[in-house]
Amino acid sequence: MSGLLPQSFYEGDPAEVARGLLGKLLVRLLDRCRLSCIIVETEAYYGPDDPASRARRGGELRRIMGGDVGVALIYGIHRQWLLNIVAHEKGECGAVLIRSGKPLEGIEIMKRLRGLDDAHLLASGPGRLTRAMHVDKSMHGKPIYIRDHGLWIEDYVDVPSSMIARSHRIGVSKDLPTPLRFYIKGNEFVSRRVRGV
DNA sequence: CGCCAGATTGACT
DNA sequence: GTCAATCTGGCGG
Repeated sequence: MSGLLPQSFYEGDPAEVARGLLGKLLVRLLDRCRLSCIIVETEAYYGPDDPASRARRGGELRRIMGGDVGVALIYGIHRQWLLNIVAHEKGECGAVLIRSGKPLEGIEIMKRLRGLDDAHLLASGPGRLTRAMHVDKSMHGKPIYIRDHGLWIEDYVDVPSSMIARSHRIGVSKDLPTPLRFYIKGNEFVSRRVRGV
C-alpha cells in the first residue's frame, strides 16, 4: 500500500503543515470505491491569539485544536462542512483547512454527489470539497493517520517551493499580518474568490 | 434563551 | 452585485 501520512506529519507549525499538504492525496473510501483529490490549496489557523481561528471562542473546537494532531475537525458554517486537520507543535493549538483539491479518482461519483459535470467546480472551495468527497460531521474527531474511518491522506507528489504561492486567508475579516493561505501556483483547481488571485 | 458573527456557495433582483 | 440558507458557541452588541 502507498504512503499513508503518519501522525507525526501533523506535529509542527500549522503553516509548515499546510505547505506540506500541497500535492498530497486526500482519500475517501465510500462503499469500497476510492475517491481522491490532490490537495492544491490550504490555510493555517492558530490558537486563541489568531483572530480568525475558531479556537478563539474556546469550547469544543478549541479543545480539539489543542488536542491530538492528525485528527479531523469538521466545522459547520453557512450550510457547508469544512474539513480541517489538527496540526500544531507540542503544547500548542492549531489546524489546517483543506480548501481545494484536484479530483483524481472516483470523479463520476463526485460529479453525482455535487450534481455537476465541471471538474473545475467539484472540489475547488472548502465546502465544495467536502460535498464532493462526502465528508460530514460524522468524521469529526476521527484520526486520519489510519484508514479505519475511510478518510486519510497519502503521499503523492512533491511540490517544489518555487511552485508554492501564499496569500492572506480568504473570507476572514480579521487576519494575522502573515499570509497563511498556501496554494499551487497557477493551478486551475484553486478556488478564486479574490480578484487578482 | 435568543441573537449575532463567521474559515461559503449558488441562485437571483 | 446581492442575498439567503444554516451550524456553532459566546455573550447579552
